[in-house]
Order: sequence, then C-alpha cells, then structure tokens
Amino acid sequence: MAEPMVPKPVDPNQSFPELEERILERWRERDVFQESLRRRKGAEPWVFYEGPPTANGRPGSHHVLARVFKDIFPRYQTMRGRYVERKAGWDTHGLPVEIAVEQELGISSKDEIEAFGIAEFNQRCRDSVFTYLEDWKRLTERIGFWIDTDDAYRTLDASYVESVWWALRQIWDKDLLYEGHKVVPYCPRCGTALSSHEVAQGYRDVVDPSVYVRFPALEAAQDSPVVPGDALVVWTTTPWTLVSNAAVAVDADLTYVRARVAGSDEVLVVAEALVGKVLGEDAEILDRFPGRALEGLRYDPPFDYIASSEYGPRGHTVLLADFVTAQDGSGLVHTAVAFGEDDFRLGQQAGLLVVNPVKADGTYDERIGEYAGRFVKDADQDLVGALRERGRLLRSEDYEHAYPHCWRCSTPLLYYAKPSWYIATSTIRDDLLAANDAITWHPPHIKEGRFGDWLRGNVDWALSRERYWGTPLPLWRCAEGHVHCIGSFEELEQLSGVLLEDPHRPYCDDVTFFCADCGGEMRRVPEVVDVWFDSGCMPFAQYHAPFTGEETFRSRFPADYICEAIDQTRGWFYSLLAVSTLLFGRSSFETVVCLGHIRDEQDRKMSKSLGNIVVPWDVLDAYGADAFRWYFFTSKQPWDGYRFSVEAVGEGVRLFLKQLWNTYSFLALYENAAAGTDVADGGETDLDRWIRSRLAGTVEEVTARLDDYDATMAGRAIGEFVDDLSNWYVRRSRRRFWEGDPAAFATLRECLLTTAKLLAPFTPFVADEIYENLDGSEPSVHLCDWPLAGPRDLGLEVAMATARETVRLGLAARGQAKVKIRQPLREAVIVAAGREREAIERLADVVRDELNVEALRFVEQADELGSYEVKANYRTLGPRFGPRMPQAAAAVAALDPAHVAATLREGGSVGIVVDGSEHPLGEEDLQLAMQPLDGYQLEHEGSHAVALDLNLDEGLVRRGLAREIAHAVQNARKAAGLAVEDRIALTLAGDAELLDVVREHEAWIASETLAATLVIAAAGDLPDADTATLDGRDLRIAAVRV
RNA sequence: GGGCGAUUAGCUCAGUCGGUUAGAGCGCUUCUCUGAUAAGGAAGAGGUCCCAGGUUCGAAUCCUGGAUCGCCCA
Repeated sequence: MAEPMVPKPVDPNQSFPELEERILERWRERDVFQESLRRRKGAEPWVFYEGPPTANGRPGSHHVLARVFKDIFPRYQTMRGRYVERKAGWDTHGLPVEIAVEQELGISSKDEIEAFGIAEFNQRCRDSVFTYLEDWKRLTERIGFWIDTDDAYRTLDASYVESVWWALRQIWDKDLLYEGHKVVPYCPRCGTALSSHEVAQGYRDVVDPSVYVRFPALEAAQDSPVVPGDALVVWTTTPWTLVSNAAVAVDADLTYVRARVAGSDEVLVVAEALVGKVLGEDAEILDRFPGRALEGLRYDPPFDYIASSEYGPRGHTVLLADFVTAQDGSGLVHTAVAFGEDDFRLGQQAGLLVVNPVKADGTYDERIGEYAGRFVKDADQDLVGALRERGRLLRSEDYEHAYPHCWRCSTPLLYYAKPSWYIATSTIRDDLLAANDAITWHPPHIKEGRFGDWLRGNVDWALSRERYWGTPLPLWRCAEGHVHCIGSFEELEQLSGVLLEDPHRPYCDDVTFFCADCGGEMRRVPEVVDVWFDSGCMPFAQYHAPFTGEETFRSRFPADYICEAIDQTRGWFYSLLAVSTLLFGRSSFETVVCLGHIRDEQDRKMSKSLGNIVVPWDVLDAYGADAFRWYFFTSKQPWDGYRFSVEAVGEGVRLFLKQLWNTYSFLALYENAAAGTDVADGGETDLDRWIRSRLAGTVEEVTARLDDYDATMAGRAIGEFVDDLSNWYVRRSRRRFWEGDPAAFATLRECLLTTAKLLAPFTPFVADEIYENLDGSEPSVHLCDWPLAGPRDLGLEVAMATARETVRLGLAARGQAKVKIRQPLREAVIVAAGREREAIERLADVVRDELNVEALRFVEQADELGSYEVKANYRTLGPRFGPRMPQAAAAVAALDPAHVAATLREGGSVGIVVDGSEHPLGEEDLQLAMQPLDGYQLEHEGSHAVALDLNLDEGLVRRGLAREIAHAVQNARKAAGLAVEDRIALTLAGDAELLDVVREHEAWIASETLAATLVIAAAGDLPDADTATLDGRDLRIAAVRV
C-alpha cells in the first residue's frame, strides 16, 4: 500500500440512505458487480441457484430477507476468490398468474376462459407476469442484492420449456411418468387437481358438521348378530358425500356392540369403545361381536338418488377395511368411493364401481334431484336437515378441524377421483433419501425432521394441471391410446412438420402427427405441467441444457448454496431434489439455508388483511439498506423468524452503524487535523497490539462462521470488535490522536479497513464508503480479497481483559464512594497476584488513566484489605466426592480462610476430612472470595479486588479543580462551535480561589484547551462571558478563535 | 390426532460439557465521563429459566408427561 493519503472529511451526521444512493451510483459508473465477476473468471466456481420469484406481485419485507441472505454468501465467496455467477430467474407460469388475469377480465371459470380464447388469455398472462418487474429490479438494486437481472432465466421462454420437455422425456423413458386414476385433492373453482405440496400450503381451520347417521340393517347374513331393524351408526364430517354412499367400512378385529339407548327401544350398532361417547354412558349393551361378523350386511342407504346396483354387487354392504379406528366417530365409516383416498382404495379392493355425481365445477349433477347444480359444500346443512326430517339423523354437532383449501383461490378442496398424470416418485424414495443425506441443512433439524419425514412419506407427484398458462405436457395420444412423449422441438418438428415458436397452448394443441403404432392421429393431451416442476428444472433449464447450454450446466451443477423460506420445504426444495434425483441420481444443491417467517411487533403473521405489512421502502427510506441487512443478519438466527418493525431496524443503526461511522469519522477528523504536522512516530503500544490481536481474532471468527453459513454469529463478532475499537481502543488512545501519533493512526486505519472488508458482504454500502476513503486502491471494497488473519497475542488479550476488569471494579468503587472521576485520587490498591498482577502492571498506564489515580499499589494478600471466604469448587470436587459433596463443601467452608490463602500462596495443599478419611485439596479445588474491610472503598470479584484511597489533600483537590476548569472551557469551546483543532485566546475570570488554581496549573490548562494565550482577568471582569459553576463557584470563560 | 420447532427480565436475545449467586442490549431511575459519538461507564429496579414429575451430590441445561405458540402433516 502506498503512503496513505489524508482521507476526505467525514460528516458525522451522514444520512445512510443518502450515502447509499451515492454509492449505488458509483457502482453503476464503475460497473463493480460485473467487474467482480470478470476478475474471478476462470477461478473455481462457487455455485448459487436463484429460486425464482414471481413478479406479478410487489416485493415485500420477507423478500428482502430472502434476497439479502442470497447476497451475503456469494459476496463472501467472491472475496474468497471463487467465481460466483449470479443468474436471476423468474417464475412465470401457473394459477396465480391465471387468477390475476381472470380478475382483470372479470371472469372466474374455465368455460369463460375458453370462450375468451386461450391464445388471447395466455397472451394476457404473459403480459401480466412482469407487471411489477421494475419494482423488483429497483428493490433488488437498492438493497444491494447483486444478481444479474439482465440475464435472468424465465420459465416461459421457449428454451426453458424445451428443457422441461427434455426432462419429462427422460422420466418417461424410465417408465416413471404414468396416467393414474386416483383420488386427488381437487379445486373445483380452478378446475384442476393440486399436488400434495400445493395442498400443504392451504390448510385452514374450519367448522364442518359432524353427523352420526342411522343406516338401518336390511337382510342379515346367516349367523349375523345384527337383525333387520337394528341401525348402524355411521359417522362422517362430509355430509355432502352421503348422497353417493357406496358402502360402510368396519375394522375386522375391533369389537362392536348392539346397544339400546336408555329410554328407547331402538337398537344401534357402534364400536364398543365409542358407546359412551355416541350413545351415552347409560346405554345398555345387548351383544358384543368382532367387526368381521358384520361383513356383507346390507343396509338401507341414507339417500336413494343412486341405486345400490349401480355400485356393483357389494354396493351398500358392510366391508372390512384397515383404516377404521375407534379414535373418533362411531367405528363405522361411511364410504363414498369417489371422494376419499381410503374410500377409493377400498372400493377398488371390493370391486365397487366408481359413481361420481359431482361435476368438475363442484356441483351435483342431475342425478341428485333437487340438489342438482348446487355446490356440494353448500349443500351440507340442507342434507343434514333432510336426514333429520326422515329420522335418520342420530346426532349432529360442529367439528373444527384443519381442512385443505386451494392455496390460490381459497376454495375448499374436494377429494375427487379423476385421471391425472403422475411421476412415480415413490419408487425412488430411497434415492431421494440418499440424496437428502448429502445435503447440509441450516437449521439441521429440517433434514431428518420436516424434510426427511416428508420424503419418507413420499407419494407420487401429481404432475398435470387442467389449465392453460403453463408448460404444456409434451404427451401426444391417439384414439387407440398410444402415447408418445416429445423430448424436443426438433423431434416434434420431425414428426409433425411444425416447428413451434411459442410452445404454449393453444399453439402446441394444434400440432398433430401420425401414431407410429397404429397410424391414427395423435393429439396433445390437454393438461399443462405443475409449475413446481418448472422451477425444479432450473439447474439445467436456465441454460437450455442439454440443447445449447450443456457445458455451462455441467460446470454449474450442483449448487453449493441455495436459500429460501421454510415454506419451500415442500415447494422448491422438494421439486429441485426430486427432479435432479430422477434425472441425475443426486441432489442439485449441497447446502441450504432455510429462512423463517417475518411477523409483526405483536408476533402476528403479516398479512394484507391485518394491514400490518411493513413496506420495505419505509425501512430503506428511514434507515437504509445496510441497516435493513444488518438487522436480518444479526438480530437472530434467520430460521427462528423475526418480530419485525421499522423501529426494530433503528436500534441496529444506533448501536452498530453509527458507532462504526463515528469511529471512522473520528479518524478522518484527526488525520485531517494532523495533516502537515510532523509528529514523531510514538511506536506501537500495548493498546495497538491488543486491538490488532482482537482484529486478527475477529477475522478468524468471521471467516469460520461464514464458511459455516452462520451470518448471525459472524456479524455479532464484528459488532463486538467495533465496540472494542470504539469504546476501548479509541477511548483510551485519544490523547495520541490529538497529538498526531502516526502509530495510532496506522492502527486505527488498519482496523477500519479490515473491518470494512469483513463487513463488505454484510453492509456493502458503508463498507465500500470507508474503504474508498481510507484506501481506494481498488475501485471498490467488493473487488478486494478477503482479509487474512494476522498473528494473535492471546496473552495480551487476557491481560487487557484483566485490566478492564480492574477498571470496572475501580469505577464501581468510585461510584460507591460518590467521588467524581475528575477528582484525582492518591492511589488504587489492587489485590492481584501472579499472572493477574503482571497483566495489570503491564497495562498500568491504561488503568491509572481510566481510574484517575496517581499510583497503583499491589497487594498480594487480600487480608491486607479484607478477609477471605473460602468456598468449594463444585466443578472439580463434584465428580470426586459424588454423593458426599455436601459434606465436602461443609468441610471446606469450615476451614480457616487466612490459613488456606497462605498455604495456597506457597503452593501447598489443604486437607479436609470427609467420612473419616483425609482428602488433599489443591488450588483449583478452592475458591477464595473477598470480604471488604472497613476504611477503604473496595469492590471485589472472586480473588481480585480494587480499593481506593479516598484521603484528599490540598494538592489533589486543586488538581481536581484544574480538571473541572479545563472541562468547563472545553464545554465553552463546544458551545461556541469551535472545531477540535482550533487554537483559542482564553480569558478567565470569576471566583478568586478558582483563578488561584488556574495560576497554579496554567500551562496544563492552556495545553489541554489549545489556548495559545491564557489571560487571568480580575475576579469581577468578563461580566457577559459564559459562566460555569464549579463546586458552587463561578468561572467566567471567554474563548476566541485565533 | 401425529411430526418438527419454540417458550429465559417490560421488550429483543445469549447461555459452552450438567457446576456455586442465570447474563447482555434496549427501555426506566440515579450518578458519571466526554477534543468523535445519537455513544461510553457505575449503581438501582426488573426472573416461578412455561408447568409437573424423574435422573443426579448438583438441572435453565438430561429424561418423561403436560401447557401455550408457530409451522407442517392427516
């Protein structure tokens, strides 16, 4: 480094938002982000994948959280020497976009979309996707998130879609893509099935009717315990499915009973364990039998819209099932084949036919008579009413439970049997688990907990959506049912002669070709692909691999790091893992940081309806991006979630950024004041060596923490260092800075410069400003290499800690004695021996100065100042004595403390008797504490104590007054608005005794206050000057700049 | 109903391997320091470490059960 130049003056009241705007301008001018990439070109890549947000909504504070965590580690790794490409991405397909366009068009059904025209509809989707793109770009830049938005991948691009097609073809070729008929969660409003990870987003507590319905037994099988006229008690929380009741399920081994309710002739059948709950405690039990005895029993269904025969031979009979429990309900479970996963499976086993009287829009079809055309969930109450009227209803109550809703439109989902395309992920469950095994999760519990559990319970991925705006499913099918999966545009062109420019619907729907098997016309199936599959393909699709970007993809796979909020466990984290495991047999990311949610000051979720959203711009305008970032990085571990408010950010500004800035402006101030003067280098002091050692320790700590993706502890370590720098190093070194000691400037400059580099990934703006002004040999701190830790002097660090502890005790003693610090005292008596004493002696200047005492006197034995109390060290003696520890502690307490102290000082050991045998105790087994002695003001902690001699003589009093006078003059200087380096002509008047002190300490006062001349006027002079009152005496001060 | 996480001062959070009297910052009161500071220092007030059992010489910490909150799943 060249001889440092004098930094330009620094405004201590600098507005950070204003500073940041200026630095953004500088970054643009110097093209710093791109330059940071150019300089690392060819270096070992460190790979980050951007999880694509959708730009059809405004970015919020939670996006800022994610984006700053996406920024910090790439910045850090770049400084460490890695090449960190940062390609932005946008998620552009899917229902949210369609819904926004529907709202814009004022329509709300698929029929209306098709009437409007798919081509035009999709064009509108395409247009709407980037509605808030500028907001996103503006915020991204403003918070200092360096990502290349000009080279962003977009899931709607034809190249991206083609890569997704390629992926599907790979999966198809592995026989893992199939059409299944399953009960799926289905949104009747959106007209499409949802994947399990979408369902996971929409659980909400609702109150549904819970009904117990009589199903009268008809003809009984031979040996049946149940006779015609008895009624089965059947429980359900979905009355709307009762119209298509197909069977009743019971558990074969569970015990059921015939029972009579008190005061009634009616005989009801329920599980024994639930009799009390369903029929009352006083019900009379007539018969007990296992569930299997009920098998085959025919019953009269609750509604007769659909004849028993339509369900096949076993329609409206009792079946045995493995999912029935006596947990709740009646132990007899209503089964509607089309409306539940268990129901459907049971129906398949029993050969029941699927009868689904519910149309795709969620309303009953014409078979359900008066209810035809009604939305099924709305019919619940009327159906319950109808059951009641016909005497079928035994009981009805409200049942509160979590029920899935469509994550986008909030419509309650129906479980619904329909054909859908699936990826057989459950067959690669072990591979998924093995891939997960190689991932490092932050926080770690997600790996085996939430995410691992989810993988272990993996079900096939419901891939298809019966929608419009999405990647079209590349499957073509002929009338004979032959299916062909297209893997590239070129392949489709070869088959059809059509090269798609836009692969979206409806254009791809128009492409046909001849079936290779039967020669029939092949048409595309109507579905599009789950958007999560799109985003799961981003590792290769962002580069259009394997078509044009295969090499790039290979060099950027897998990612070293990804970061998203916890809700992506079943979203992007899963889709990334599933796709790459299917295609490449491994995870596409190695480390993931999982962020928590942002809540408001009252710990409520932030939502538009509560009106408690914190708009990021409010934070940025008030405190700036560095403050915003610093809050997220250091206030807590990010996965714990944040109680967030604009004010919460303010505290970090005051306690960290302002402190840092003031230290920096202090350096600039005194380097400017000292400029041109030629002061001899005072040489490095212990204080310099100490802060450099602390700096080295901080570099080590921050590096280790960032390597471990722990921004929180890394940031806090920097915060502690800056606190030490400002509140101890600078505070204790001020005189050297006033005097212009080059050694002090060099130390502080180095500390600030290294701190700027450590801070660059955290608070990139203020870090760059400090670097620019103190060094500036590179265009930006972000082009610098990460600092290497210098040598440490741990002995000195420990010594300083001891000295500071001594000061703390001394100041406490002063406080207790109510003696101001400006009043010098004769001596401080310090109890310390060995290493402690050496430490304090080494740093005696610091201690003496800080305590304002003329001398330090050491005593090795506390008994000179007070008496000892001796206590057992539980940590060492506990393991030794175990259950006899109380006796041992009592024996120690009974020892003579003075004797113990003396013995230990001579290196001897002390014996105690426990249970009749003697045990020698060494120094480490005993703790000596002090009891203060009268006459001294003593503060103690452990074996270390400080006492102050409070006797004042005339000289001390007058020196104290001299300091009061100097202080009063300084206040007057400050009040007059003088700069710290201004020389003054000083005239003092007032109380005669004070003026006497001034005469005695004239030279000292003049030098302290930078007085070129000091005139002592007559007592009554300067009637109009500033007046300070010292000890009840007036001092009039006139200070004029010369 | 199940899983995961959380619960420590009015607020925000630390708390190492189980060790004596549980800490810090903010806020509040009093005092103090100041040639940078919106800062610093000292003292004070403020605690059922969510509850109950258990293990242990000793539990905020380990175990079991429960409560509350959050997220996820049925």
